[in-house]
Order: sequence, then structure tokens, then C-alpha cells
Amino acid sequence: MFLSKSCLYGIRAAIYMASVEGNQFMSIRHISDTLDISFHFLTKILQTLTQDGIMSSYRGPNGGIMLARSPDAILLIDLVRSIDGDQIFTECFLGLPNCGNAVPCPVHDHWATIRTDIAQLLSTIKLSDLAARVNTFGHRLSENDILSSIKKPESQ
Amino acid sequence: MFLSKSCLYGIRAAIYMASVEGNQFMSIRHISDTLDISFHFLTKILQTLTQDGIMSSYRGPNGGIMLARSPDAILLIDLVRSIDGDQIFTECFLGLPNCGNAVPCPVHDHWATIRTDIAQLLSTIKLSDLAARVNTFGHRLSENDILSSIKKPESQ
DNA sequence: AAGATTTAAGACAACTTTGTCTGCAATATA
DNA sequence: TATATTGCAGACAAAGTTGTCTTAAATCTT
Ligand code: SF4
Ligand code: SF4
Repeated sequence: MFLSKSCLYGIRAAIYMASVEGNQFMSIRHISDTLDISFHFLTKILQTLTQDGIMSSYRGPNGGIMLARSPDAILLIDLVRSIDGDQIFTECFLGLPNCGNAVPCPVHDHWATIRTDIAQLLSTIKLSDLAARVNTFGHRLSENDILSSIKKPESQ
Repeated sequence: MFLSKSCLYGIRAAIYMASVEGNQFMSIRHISDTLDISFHFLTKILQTLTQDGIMSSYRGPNGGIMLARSPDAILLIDLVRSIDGDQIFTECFLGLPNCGNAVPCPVHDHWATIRTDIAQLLSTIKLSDLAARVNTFGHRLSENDILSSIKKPESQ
């Protein structure tokens, strides 16, 4: 897995938050129930995003969490950097000990290019793009198929 | 980390084996001592490579392990596939549940391209390329700087 | 002020990966 | 045959990630 589960959960939550009308505080419990993600685990992940200024939270009744800025001002790479760090955009491929980069191994430059491509890709994807796709095509965010929760084939 | 530690260890061991003159059985103990890798852990990894026909082993005195074919007939991707599986070359990026690929998310195609690039890259690198680099430039395979083990700064 | 609701924080458990240890099987040598 | 050397196999431990639970702090409602 290139991204950690924490990161995937955070991204799914962000997509969901961006996919509903109006940017209001929404309880983490609601999100975790809807997306079928562990509440406390998701709480920690969203805390990270809040601390990094991507989301903002409010305690108490009718409190919750919401996107700190417009979904088209949040890039996929922002979420990934916040949760997984940007180590994945800088780390080496073979991890030869004491490799000072001075004499690169044969994969070094190619890998650097690929890393850049990945960062580039994630920088071009806005949260709004992902949310739009979810809304338009009914993409799944949970096993339970919440967004189009009409036709879930039950028994028989 | 894109590759697991097991995979990195296996690759380092393979590079070392390819970097010494003559392809003879070499004891795993020697390799693990030289590269400063856990003996039993390395044993398991090399077992996998042996089972996949990339290396061959022999028990008993003067036994050990050796490359099953010439280092220029072993590709980096062979080692990776054997140890980490080829899941990393096929798995999705966002992992949205129930995503049937029919309606791809915005990263899908780009990620597929990048995955292909990675597989392509690993397919072009021969073990002999890596070993040559080690020999020529004295690249490090262990923290202890074995290949040029002359000048390791001791106390003072 | 009291109680309910909600995020924040941290302890703890389950699971996965990584690393260690013990015994076994095969082989060579004597 | 006895002994030493080596890979094979599996149990076990340590560490990291993932997931659960309890308590505290903030805020609203009454
Ligand atoms: S040359 Fe680059 S990719 Fe290769 S081991 Fe060194 S830092 Fe890693
Ligand atoms: S569209 Fe592709 S990358 Fe996106 S969630 Fe589905 S399988 Fe994964």
C-alpha cells in the first residue's frame, strides 16, 4: 500500500465532507458511521488534519468538523502530506546504507522522477474533483454504499 | 517505504552475491555477517528466492546459497516480485470500497501509468548493473562499510 | 448550575511486520 | 558411524500500525 490506511480514511472522510451541500460542522460520529470507519481512529486522523489547518473543529452540541477552506482549495497532496508526511515524496528506493547520494545507484534518478510524477499528480487533484466524481457517478465511499443507499441488494 | 524491509534485504544480499568473483555457494551466515542483517531473517528471505528459482541452495559443509543464473539474467523486478509479490504493481491508489473500476476516480489512470513506469524501471535494471555499481564505486551495502573496510573511523 | 453533546487526549488491545531463538534435515568429512 | 556444518522450518518476541475504550475539556441547552 502506497498510502497508509490512516491516510485513506482521512481522504475518504474529506471526500464525503466535500460531497455534501453546504460547509457546516458535521459530527465525526456521523462521518464514521456513514463511512463505516472506526470513530476514535477517524477522530485522531481528523485531529491531525485540524492541527494542520486543513479542517476546523468545534466542540459541544451541534459542533463537529468541517473543511477549513473550499474543496477546490484543498489538494490531494495536502491531505497526504498532513497524514502520511512527505517522507514518501523524498525517500530513496533501495535504501542502501550510507548511500550519500554522491554516487547514485542505477535506480536513483529514475525513482526521483517517478516520485516527482506522483507528487505532481497529487498536486493536480483537488478535493472538489474527487467529491464531484463521487456525486456524479455515485462512487462508493463505504462498503455499505451510503450515497446511493437505495438499492442495496438484501436477501433475495 | 515502497519496498518492504525484507525486499531491501533480499536485494542487498543479491547485489553482494553478484558482486563477488565466481558464482559459488556462499553461506548465509557469511552474507548476514557481512551485510549486518539478521541471519535467520535473511535465511527466510533467501528461502523465498530459492523457492522461486532465483537462487539455489545446498546444505552441509561448504554448502550455502548462490544465484541460480547469471546476474545479468536477474532483473530487479524478479527480486521484488518474488519477495513483495506483484500486488504493488497492480493495487489501486485510493482504495475506495467497492470501486469496480468501471467509473474510475480522477487518479486511477494516472496511477496506473505510474505503476507501469515503476514496473518498467525495475524491468530494465539487471542485478549485474547494481553489482557493477557497487564494485566500481564502492557503494555501501552495510552500515559497516564492508567492501572498503579499510578506513572505518574508530574511537578518536 | 446541571446535564447532554461533541472533540481532544491518551491508555490499551489486536494485528502485521520485523527480528530472534531452538530444533530438525541434509550433507561432507573423518 | 560420529561429528561438524549448513540450510529449512516453525515457535516466539519486539516493534509498528491499526483499532478500541475511557476520561477530560469545551460548549450548548435547560
Ligand atoms: S542511489 Fe538513491 S535510490 Fe539508490 S540507494 Fe542511494 S539514495 Fe537510494
Ligand atoms: S478508480 Fe482506481 S484508483 Fe480510484 S479508487 Fe477505484 S480502483 Fe482505486
